[in-house]
Amino acid sequence: MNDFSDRVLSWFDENGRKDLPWQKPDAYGVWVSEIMLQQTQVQTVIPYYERFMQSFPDVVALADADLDAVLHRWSGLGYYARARNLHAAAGIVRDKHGGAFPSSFEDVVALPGIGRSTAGAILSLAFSQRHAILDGNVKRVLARHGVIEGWPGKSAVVKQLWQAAERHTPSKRVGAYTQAIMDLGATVCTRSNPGCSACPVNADCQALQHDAIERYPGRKTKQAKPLRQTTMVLAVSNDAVYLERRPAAGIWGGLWSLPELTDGEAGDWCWQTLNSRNSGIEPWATLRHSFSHFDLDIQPVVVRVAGTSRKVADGDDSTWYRIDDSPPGGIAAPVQKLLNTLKTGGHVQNS
DNA sequence: AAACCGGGGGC
DNA sequence: GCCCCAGGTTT
Repeated sequence: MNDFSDRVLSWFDENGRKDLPWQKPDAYGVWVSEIMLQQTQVQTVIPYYERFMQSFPDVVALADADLDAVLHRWSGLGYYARARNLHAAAGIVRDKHGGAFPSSFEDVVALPGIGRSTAGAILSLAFSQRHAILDGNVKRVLARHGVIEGWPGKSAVVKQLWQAAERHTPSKRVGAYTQAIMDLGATVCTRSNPGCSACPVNADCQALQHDAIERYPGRKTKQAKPLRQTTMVLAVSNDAVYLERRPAAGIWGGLWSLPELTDGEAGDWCWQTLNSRNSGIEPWATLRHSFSHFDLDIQPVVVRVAGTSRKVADGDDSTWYRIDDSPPGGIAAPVQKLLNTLKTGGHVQNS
């Protein structure tokens, strides 16, 4: 029986893609592509990658660019935190590594946005150093082949997967192997309807032998989502609503939102925050918003602000937003919904 | 609608 | 070191 990596490499020589734009011994290009591929499929990434590399042909060009220009080039790929990390890391490479992408594992994994797997991918692909990788595709291949039980989010499970990854990683042709094992997971050992008959390691795939492919990798045991509650104030003065910018970190980071009331009541809030009396308080029906980890019940309360208190707001972090104007920035979906309701005047009142 | 995704960060 | 988070896409 051939070694695992030999079979994967032979399969790759026959079936793998070897002419992708980032498949060159250029660490910078490999890095950019790996970050893009963390979140997006190959076909989508290619045009973004080409444009990105034209705008920022090397790591110093990226470091010297304005973050806005980088985000603009990233626009459409989503997960903008990764573009911010890419830009920050480029600055570190320029300032701390003399503009040359580092080639030691410790230096690479220390860069923002690069963890163990991405560092392994870059170093094996660009520098032919023997490092294992463990992205979602590889996790699936290894969990099935070795019947590694449990959900890969659990540290005990991911530890076993890393051990298998290290064990299978060859010393020769390690860059080709990295590409090969990712391709295998992406095109053959797929989440649903895997092509086991075409798989180079089907002969000793434990899950296949037990006819239990669909059991691996293990799923997260889903638990009831917690329910949280908040009150959002729609402070209305003439045709404007008071908005606040949320802190950069956390939910809806940096987006504009309505002020939230954790305790106390809306009339006091109006007096304390806006130095204004109110001429009416009107609760609306609760609005439920679902996140991946919890549900949020929003209790909207409209507060009619008596007189004008415009001088209180209108800074970087708060503003009176005239509801017919274009918004001051990004607005979280449920907040937008409430603003639309306010604009059209229709709503269901609470009893 | 639910599963999935690598790294960051809080504890 | 463990667990959860954000903010998306794929199924």
